[in-house]
Amino acid sequence: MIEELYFPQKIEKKQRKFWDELKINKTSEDISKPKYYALSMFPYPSGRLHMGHVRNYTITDVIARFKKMQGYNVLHPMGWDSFGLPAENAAIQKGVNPKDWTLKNISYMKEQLNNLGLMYDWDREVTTCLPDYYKWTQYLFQQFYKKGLAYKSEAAVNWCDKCGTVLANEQVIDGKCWRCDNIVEKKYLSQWFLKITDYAQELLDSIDKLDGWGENVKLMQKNWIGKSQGTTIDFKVKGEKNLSVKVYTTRPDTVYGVTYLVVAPEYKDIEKLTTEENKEAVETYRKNAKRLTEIERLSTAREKTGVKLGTYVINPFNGEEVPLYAADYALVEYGTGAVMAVPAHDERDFAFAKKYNLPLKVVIQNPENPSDCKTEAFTDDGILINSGEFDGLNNVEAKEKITQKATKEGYGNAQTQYRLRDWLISRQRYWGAPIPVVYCENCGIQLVPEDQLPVLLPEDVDFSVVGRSPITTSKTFIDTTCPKCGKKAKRETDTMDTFMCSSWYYLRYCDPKNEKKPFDKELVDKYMNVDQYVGGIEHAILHLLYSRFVTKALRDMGFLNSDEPFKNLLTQGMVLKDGSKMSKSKGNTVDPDEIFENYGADTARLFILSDSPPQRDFDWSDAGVEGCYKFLNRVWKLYYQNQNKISLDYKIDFNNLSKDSDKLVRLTNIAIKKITSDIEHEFQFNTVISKYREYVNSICDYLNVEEIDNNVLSYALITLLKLMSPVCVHMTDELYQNLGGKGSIHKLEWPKYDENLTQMSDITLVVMINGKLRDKITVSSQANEDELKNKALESPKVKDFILGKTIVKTIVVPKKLVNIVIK
RNA sequence: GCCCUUGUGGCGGAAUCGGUAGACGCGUUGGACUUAAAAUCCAAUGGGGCUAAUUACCUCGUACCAGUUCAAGUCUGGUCAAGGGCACCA
Repeated sequence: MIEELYFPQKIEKKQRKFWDELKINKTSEDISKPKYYALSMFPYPSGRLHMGHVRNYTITDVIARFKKMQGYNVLHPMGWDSFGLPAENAAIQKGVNPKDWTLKNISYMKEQLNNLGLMYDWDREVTTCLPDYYKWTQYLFQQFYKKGLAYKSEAAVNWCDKCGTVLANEQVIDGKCWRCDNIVEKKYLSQWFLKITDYAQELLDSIDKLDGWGENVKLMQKNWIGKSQGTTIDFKVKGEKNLSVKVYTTRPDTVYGVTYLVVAPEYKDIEKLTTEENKEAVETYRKNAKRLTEIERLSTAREKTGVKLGTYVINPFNGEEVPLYAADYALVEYGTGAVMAVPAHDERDFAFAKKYNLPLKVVIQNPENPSDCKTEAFTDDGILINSGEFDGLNNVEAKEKITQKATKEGYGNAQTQYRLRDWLISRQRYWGAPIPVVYCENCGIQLVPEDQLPVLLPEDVDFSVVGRSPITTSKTFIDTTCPKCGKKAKRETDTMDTFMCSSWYYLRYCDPKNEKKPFDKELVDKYMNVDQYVGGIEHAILHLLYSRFVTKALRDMGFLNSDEPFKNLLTQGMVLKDGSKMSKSKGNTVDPDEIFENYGADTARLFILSDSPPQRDFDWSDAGVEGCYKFLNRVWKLYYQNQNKISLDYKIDFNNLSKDSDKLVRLTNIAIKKITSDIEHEFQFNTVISKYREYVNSICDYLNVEEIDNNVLSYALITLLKLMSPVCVHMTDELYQNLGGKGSIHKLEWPKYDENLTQMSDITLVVMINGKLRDKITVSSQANEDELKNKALESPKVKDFILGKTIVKTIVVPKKLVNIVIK
């Protein structure tokens, strides 16, 4: 029996308990079925779910359930990206242990996820902050080290003072810390890096193979890798035998226009290149440059500054002597740290030359519109002049010829440059996976032996220290012995960037309990790649680039066969309220718990998918939630009122149906087709849900016809339940069981449609005259072109219009329209 | 500055191939039911015009300007606006 009132608070709990008993969320090991790996980006356990989580996980859940009904063996796991600074801050502010704080949050959020009715196989849960996981993060770090892909090096690194740690380049947004918006400074420190640059070319090349990724994300990654083709050229220092300055340029075609050279203030040979009388000025300039923050330094609006070094270099192409400058518009970490300056053909050089009254030499010209470059640089393509043997060549050709000459004569080379830098993974924080190395006075850097992993986080730490990592306060952690010589050694106190933990978790889900290795190759090869990955656009570079790198590196170490981790990527839009992003500071958040309590999870799921396509931003409205709740009540009532007419064993004689019944059968097939294809193509859940509503309207219309066929009604209502079951998971199962269904609706097959029935028997024919709509007439869908044309001409309205005119031609689009062109 | 994306009613958004613009919903207005309200149900809802009024009909309309076509929200060229990414990367 179906009860009169829809009461989600009661039925949702009941259904979830039922599913637990049936174990329907467990990943099937049935190898006869094709696999489908559906994955949401796992959350940081900050305390409670927010609506962004709800949207993300509902999208993936509906996909997983849909695929399961289509007969796939679905892997749909969940876990926790649980290392990170907020836990440590909570420890500092509230005096709680980061581990306790994190685990408490996990347990609360896990309950919330369950309340949302998500189909997770919790047997595969991974928690990155627990030793059974971070043991393998450490192990993988060691594999990278052994392979030469992890190294320690002194470098200028990004430092966030507020977080008290260094950051990777990818974590600096507009010169600010990605987490706290604090302005990032440069520091010289010895840190651990992963050699992502070794994979720059492959990471770039295989972007084009990622058909299931949005163009915007692919482009962002391409820009981030930032490949450029150029040439290096050696400029010998005048009067010095063994000293030269090597520049990198993408415009070798302008080399005859060089009037000075610029090196970065941090350039390695700068002291050797400075004459005695300029020493003091150069030193002052370098000190000032160091003081600038990244933001100030990178501001293109800032006036260019520099200082003369006093020495001269010789242009190998024409023997000209040009002066050498230090200027902070040259970057030490890109190219060679030195630039040849061509003020006539580069805007930056032009601005600098104007300021310091440096000469300018035009070497490229547009013959049709020659410019003397007195007011601005000419940066377009053109023909070479004043360039010796290369005069008259177009500059694109000249690039190649000039590079060839430099190579032949031994003072230059073609070179490829990337903007991508190596991934800095050291963090001066406590709550992360300790980097598993020790430093021995005799033996230097030593890996902690594998059988001693994991290197556990110490518990005896003082979180109140300022200016250093809390881990350094441990009395038991730091001092140890060298695994090689047995003498005294010190442990590394830095922990790993949490992005390291999250760059391989999707592999661990394939084999989450393995105690002998991070994962079994066979199992990973069985489930990988992730068929559908769903998450926020904010990870377009960070997490997605790191994961791609880690997958490729592990492939080369023989851990797996995949080239790419994520076959299809859906980047969902933000959840907004009143036009701006939900945030605590704005006070426009909506707590999922409240929605579950007042309306139930099915309403929340329905609403979060209903109004916008998943890729776009979604504006939360209380009225919209209310509307979805009303719709569910309406559906409930439909089943309540007709329960006596519904039978699960309906039989339909398709050849012998009344007109109305035939219509409903056709509308049912149309609904199945439309909903199936909207889910399959781009996951357009908003149109799926509008089709639910339209289809419900059609069924209600049928209930008003004279002769209701209970078999046809049953067919329609059971089909509706199945179509809605991936979204409204609790309600559909409750109704199904109350109608006498055995087991759970979620074990049923996805409904199929008959192509012949996806079209109405009568269609509306649009009649146009000169492209304007003039009449609509109902015709049989079987009518041929001539019949359509004749019907159109018979229309009284059409007759009025064509009276006294000549018909020039008639266009007939079968099953759609007739357009009559008259004069 | 360079690159990308997006511009459709009061709002969210529909509209496989160029073929009825505004599906579906929110909101609003009117009505039914009710002592009243809520809930529910019914109807109307892009602008303008015509009409005493209804049915009907005409006309304009998918950021703007042009073009291709029997036919353009959709294709081409240009302009503008918003959002995003990159940015002294030589």
